[in-house]
Amino acid sequence: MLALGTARKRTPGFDSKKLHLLKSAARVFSEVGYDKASMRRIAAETEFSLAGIYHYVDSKEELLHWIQHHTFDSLLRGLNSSLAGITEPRARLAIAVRNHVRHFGENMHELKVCAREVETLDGEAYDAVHERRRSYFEAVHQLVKELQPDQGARLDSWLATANLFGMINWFYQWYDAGRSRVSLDDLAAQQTALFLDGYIARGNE
Amino acid sequence: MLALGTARKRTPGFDSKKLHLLKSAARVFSEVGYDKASMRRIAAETEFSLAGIYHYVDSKEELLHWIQHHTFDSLLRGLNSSLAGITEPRARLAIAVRNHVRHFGENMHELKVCAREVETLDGEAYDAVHERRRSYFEAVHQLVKELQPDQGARLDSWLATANLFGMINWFYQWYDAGRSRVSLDDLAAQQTALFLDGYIARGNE
DNA sequence: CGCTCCCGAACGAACGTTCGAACGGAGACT
DNA sequence: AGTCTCCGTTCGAACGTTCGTTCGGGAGCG
Repeated sequence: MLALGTARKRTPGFDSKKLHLLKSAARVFSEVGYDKASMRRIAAETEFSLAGIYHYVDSKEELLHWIQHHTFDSLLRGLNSSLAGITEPRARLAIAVRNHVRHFGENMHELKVCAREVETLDGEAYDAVHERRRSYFEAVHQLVKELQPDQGARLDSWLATANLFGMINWFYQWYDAGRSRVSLDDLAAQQTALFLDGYIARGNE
Repeated sequence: MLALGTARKRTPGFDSKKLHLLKSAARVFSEVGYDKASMRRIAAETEFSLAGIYHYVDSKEELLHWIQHHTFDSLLRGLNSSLAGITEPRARLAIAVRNHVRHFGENMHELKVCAREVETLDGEAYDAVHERRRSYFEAVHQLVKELQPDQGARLDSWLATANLFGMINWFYQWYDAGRSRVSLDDLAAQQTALFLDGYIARGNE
């Protein structure tokens, strides 16, 4: 878990208030976008005043940075712990997809912010998030490579992984939590099947 | 083609100047995002002054609206004309993907803006673009359904189409025109193969 | 003159951030 | 126990900047 506070002394409740602030900020960012989201609006949707926010974070950028940083961290930790003990390559990939999709279900706003605002930060903040994003991508890429360790490359594994991420990241564009016919687990299963065996699957030629 | 002017009399060259303005605006929007892109910066990257822009468009929103409107229009017209005379379902889908990816290659900035700023407009402007986007999606969805007209639904055709769009839309996130190892046509071919037959394809069980 | 085209200068609004003052609980000292 | 003093916490008000847009007028041409 990320440390929220610094070395200074804090009143008990500081961390939970900061968390609430970050959750609210993620919701506002995901609803109207980072640039359109004003600190005044974030303040209005929390119990804080505008100036009060700056007791918990130094800047608006820090809000975004923390959200992205924590989200990729959590995705990667979830992946590693879900994979423990599973060895069959297809099953491992299925678990990775389900981990990602479930994570989306539980942290919809954060994932949306991560997907949409990848290029918003710059400098050190960007580098730090980029490194974590790369780690997560590389972990999934590894699973894809293990699917056909021997066979010559009919399809490029890096390209295939990028396209897999396209599938599982794009759906924040159309998925509406309350209104969907399919459950998130069903969705993950269909995406896994589509990636592994294609829409046609075996049968006709 | 979309009509650029109104009924009023225009100096010859009006349309080409407006087109240049819209192209430049698309580039700026795609580089820094719609909200961060200021009219002053768009002015600086064209031969216009800040106030001069408003001789060609009424507002910043109109710039975005026109870009999106025209892009979806062009995508759909390209698709229909490319499909003419082709009947084999797999070939038809391959053509759709190639049309989309090629279009991206030729109008990178516009496509990026369409993908990233789908929810930026609202009201009538949103509805108009949304309708065109829906038409384009439906056209591709139809091609997907034709792939297995008889067979019961192993995979939901709507979901599969949405995921296909995920693949082919997401790649603006990672594709770098100059630096890529694969050509756009190769990319389209791999994406088609991945969608139709999956990463594993037939061979092992 | 009339009309399209173009622009420097300015306007009001909204933005992220800062400042100084006030509040309130905890520990120290008498 | 009382009271004093820190210091974490809160916030109204303001600052300087940047934004999209407008205005009034000038240049060039028919």
